[in-house]
Amino acid sequence: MTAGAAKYDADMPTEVETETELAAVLRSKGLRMTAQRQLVLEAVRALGHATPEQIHERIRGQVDGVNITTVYRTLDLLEELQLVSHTHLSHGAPTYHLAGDRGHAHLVCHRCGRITEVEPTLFANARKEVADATGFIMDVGHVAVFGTCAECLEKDQ
Amino acid sequence: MTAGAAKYDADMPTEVETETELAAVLRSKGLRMTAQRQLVLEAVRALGHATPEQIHERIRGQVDGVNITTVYRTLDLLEELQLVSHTHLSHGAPTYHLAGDRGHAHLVCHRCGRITEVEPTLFANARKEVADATGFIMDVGHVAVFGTCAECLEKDQ
DNA sequence: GTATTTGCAAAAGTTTTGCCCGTGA
DNA sequence: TCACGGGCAAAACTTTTGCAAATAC
Repeated sequence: MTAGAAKYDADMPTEVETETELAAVLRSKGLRMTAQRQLVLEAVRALGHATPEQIHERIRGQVDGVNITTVYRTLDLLEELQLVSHTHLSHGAPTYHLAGDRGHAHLVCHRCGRITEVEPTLFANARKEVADATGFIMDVGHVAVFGTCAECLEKDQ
Repeated sequence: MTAGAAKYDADMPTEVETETELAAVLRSKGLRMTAQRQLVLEAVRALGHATPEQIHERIRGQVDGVNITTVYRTLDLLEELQLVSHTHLSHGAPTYHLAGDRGHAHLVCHRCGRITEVEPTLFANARKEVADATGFIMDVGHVAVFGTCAECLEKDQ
């Protein structure tokens, strides 16, 4: 683990960086770096967006004996540290993703359940209009838009 | 309740109309009109958007002995009949609202949890852009946008 | 060494299911 | 009449909590 090698490339939030960041953030709060915390963060990154259940599943395939309780607790912690955040997609199951990952809004098809990711720039206009109208600042990486996807629309006709 | 007085004001989807519609839709499927079904639909309309729990709570204040199980089953049925639909706002709790009620998108503040309703016209642009880009048709009455409300932003600074 | 974390088990909360009786058409 | 619906109780899940043992620092 080559920690401390971050230097000045602040414009490149890579995988290595996230791991280093985890250690740094934890240490700055007097918290401890553990294998479980690394595994959960790594799983969130690898899966893109996933439920606690799915995260647990993935980790179980890697090492043995990480409890689901720990996954829940760790996700809460990572969210508090603003390393991950969660969205409620589809059927009440919360899905977690990297907090820095502002790369997508979620389109959830209520017919087939498929999740499509789109560039948040599509919502730039709406974001501005909403801000002007209400002062509410949309977190575009945390949008769940429901509707019907192209394929289901076709099937429908 | 003066039902049956609907006459010809078809441009006025009022409370009376919904009740009539319920009876009609049920009958057309060979299903039965019951007090419970009326009560649940009425509660959904009255509350705007509410969880099964809240709906049950309201009904309990009106009549006695309507079971929470029945509320769940009836909401499922009403959704199938396309009289109501549900959204997942905030913390995994599904909230139900009238299906015809396309009058609002939901802004959910992840700090204070408050839900602000805004005109869907604010998303007209995004809707078009998303449709053009992906073919996905946004259900604007079923949007949950997460972010930070004006008050919490102020408090933050 | 010691405070933080984890695992385990049990609790708590929410939603679903099975079964039998009540009721609407 | 008699199939549909509702109430009740219990099951099935998901998420949280308490506590003792393990572990990072």
